[in-house]
Order: sequence, then structure tokens, then C-alpha cells
Amino acid sequence: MASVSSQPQFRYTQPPSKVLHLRNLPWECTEEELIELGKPFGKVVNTKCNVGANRNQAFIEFADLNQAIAMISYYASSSEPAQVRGKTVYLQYSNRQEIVNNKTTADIAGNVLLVTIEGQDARLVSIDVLHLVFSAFGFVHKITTFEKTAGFQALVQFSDSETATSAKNALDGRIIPRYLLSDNVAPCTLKITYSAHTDLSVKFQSHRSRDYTNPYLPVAPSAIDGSNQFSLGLDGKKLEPESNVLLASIENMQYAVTLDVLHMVFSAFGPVQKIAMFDKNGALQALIQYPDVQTAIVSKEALEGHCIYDGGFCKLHLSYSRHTDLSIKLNNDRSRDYTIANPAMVNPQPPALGQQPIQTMGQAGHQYNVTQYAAPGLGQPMMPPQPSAGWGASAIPVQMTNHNPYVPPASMPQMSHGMMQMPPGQSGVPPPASTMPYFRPNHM
DNA sequence: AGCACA
Repeated sequence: MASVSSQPQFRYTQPPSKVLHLRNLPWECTEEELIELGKPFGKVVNTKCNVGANRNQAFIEFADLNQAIAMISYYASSSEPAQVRGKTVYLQYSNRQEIVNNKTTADIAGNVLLVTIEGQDARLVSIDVLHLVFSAFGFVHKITTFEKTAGFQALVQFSDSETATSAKNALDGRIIPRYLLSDNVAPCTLKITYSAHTDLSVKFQSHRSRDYTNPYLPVAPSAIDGSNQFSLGLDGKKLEPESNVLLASIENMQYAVTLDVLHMVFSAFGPVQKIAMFDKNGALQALIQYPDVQTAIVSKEALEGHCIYDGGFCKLHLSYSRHTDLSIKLNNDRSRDYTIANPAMVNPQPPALGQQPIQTMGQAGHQYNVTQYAAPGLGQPMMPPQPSAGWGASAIPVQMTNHNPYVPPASMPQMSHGMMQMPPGQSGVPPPASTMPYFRPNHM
């Protein structure tokens, strides 16, 4: 008895249904607005908004077929089209007889986001990159990643639904900033809905799940023993055991890279305990020690392949050292132990706590909302004109380029934020960092 | 401006 379903999908006269299909809706049309629209004609028993690839379609389901007919008939002969927020809405009978599954996910705000990473190389996006991206909006408690038919997905847990909502609003439909990914990785778009989860269960720290509230959670055996997907998941990464100590090699060192510059750059991801610099085959290398492996992982993921100065200068290459605790004999301009009190130490402030720089990114996220998110109507998300304009600003110190490499080391740490917001200056000697504005203007 | 999700 299936004659109705053989109707062509697009035609002017769908067979009547108590479900109406609406299109050309304004962005982020709410359920309330749909109810308002349908109320004059009958009882709206269900709605579904944000439907379709552009999320500008919706369904309204009436209690009675005659009510749906009344609405269609009215607007068929009305000189005034149906409108939501002044925008003309086109409606017709749906080819479905009822709205299924409204109000499960997608509409109910929660503290956990379901993130689908779209793009050819979505699977190359590491959990650490996701962590950085979402940390711009608040403390990320946990992340799990998994493969579904929908593709590569992640659940990202925040403290509360407000934080999750701010992240969702700012990031949904946007691409992961290119500077967070390797150069050869194709753009990855984030599609975000609310998850019904409230608290994710993370048993181990691994390549596919992290619990940032518990850094002492055991690391999954699969993430340690070499044959793991940790490396496989990140194509092109070497198999090397993770360590709390990073080995940094600096390529194309046109500017001086001082101990303090390194300290500032690496402190963005957590407290730096020790740094030792040395020459190897004429190139500068440094060992940077964090208190834990997780911090080193995040730092490495974020900094690998990036340049301390704009223009490709002082490119960082990071690997995990076999060291776990550096032996610093004395504090000088090449090596330092930041864990011991030393009046001669340059750094006037103790290193920031692990989450601190990331949490300051809330303001960057907000800024992002205002400026970058202003034109959601464009199907294609826009890249931030400069990485430092986006949420990652504070977390990606290497993007904060062109500070004067010869600035006295003692003045470096306390102005780190200013530096990180500086516009690029590819030519000539950049002005002293201390004159730089706190926020760089967003342009483009 | 043309039909979702599990």
C-alpha cells in the first residue's frame, strides 16, 4: 500500500501532511519562533529546527491535519508571505507524516559537545589539537574520540552547558585553524551538537581519550608500547615514547633564541621546570622539561613545526627526549632550573600553572565570536586572517612573531600576552615588544 | 529555496 511514497520529492503540491517543511529560515531559528508561526493555525505539537546542510530548514507538526492545511492554504493565497524575523519562509507539506526524534540531542544544551571533524584528513586531528581549540572557551574536563559512520567524532566535556554553548556557538561550522595542523593536512571543519552525556568515562589517558581533571590517570598501555595507534593516528609522526622532556631543534635561526624566549614559548602549555640549551652540529637544540608527560604532549602537538618568529625564522622541531629529569648544574644563559628558588633567576614570576594560559583564552574566544562569526551566512567558514586573531592566540606563542629578539631577557616574560597579540611585521626590525597593543585588531 | 535522525 505504498503509493504516496512514490511521489517525486520536489513538486508544488505535496500530499497533505500534518507535518510542514519550512525552508529559507533565518539562521539559528528557534523552536519558539516556529511555534509562534504555526500557532494561529492550530496546535503545534512538535518542531524541529536547524535541519538540512545549511541548517535553515525546519519542520512543524500540527496536532491535526486540518491545521496544517489551514496554514498552507492561508499562505498560498496571502499577499504577506510567512516570515520569521522578517525573512520570508517557504513552506509546504512535508513528505513525512510525523517529526521523529525531536529533542533528543542537538536542541538541549548540555556540558558535553558532540564534535564531528569533517575533512579529508579529519583523522589526523589529534586530541591535543582539539583540546587546544576547545580550551579557548573554558576548562576542558575530558575528551574522547571515536569513529562513527558520521566520520571522526569527539565528545568534549566542559564544566557546564554555558561554557559548552559558547564553544559551540563560536566553533560550529568553522575550520580548525591551519596553524594548529601540519602544513600538509587538509582543512577540517567542526560540526558541533550537544551530546546527551554529562560525564564522560575516561579510563586511561590515550590517543583517543583524555581526562584533564586527572593528570595522574594511568596512560593506556596501547599508548605506550610502540605498536599503538597514537602514532598511526597522526600520520607521519614518528614512533617515539612520550616523555615529559622535549627535545627542540631550531631551524633557520635568523634571530637569537634565548633561554627566556624558549621559557616563554613553552610556558604557555604548563610550568617549565628546566631548560638546557646546547649546540649540536652547529644548530641550536634545547631540552625542555615539564612536570608531566601530558603537558609535554600538548606542548609538542601545538608547537611542532611552528616558527618562533614570523617569516619562517627559528622553526621548531620537537621530539620526545629520553630524559625524564634534566640535571642542571648551574643557572646561566644556557641552562636553568626553574624549580629552585634563585635570586639570580631572570623570571620574576613563577611559571604559570598548566591550565592558566589556556583559560585566558576565553577572551580570545569572545573576540572571535564578535568578529569572525559575524557572517555565518557564508557557507564556507572563514579563516582568521592571522592565527593570533583567533582563539588560539594565547596558546600558540610561536605565532606571536616579530618581537625584538634582542630585547633584554628580563623584560620578556611579563609582556608575553602583548607579544602574542602582535601583528606580523615581516620587514625591518620590529618595534620593541613592550609598545605592542594588547590586542591586535582584526581585519579582513 | 526543496525533507532530519537512530
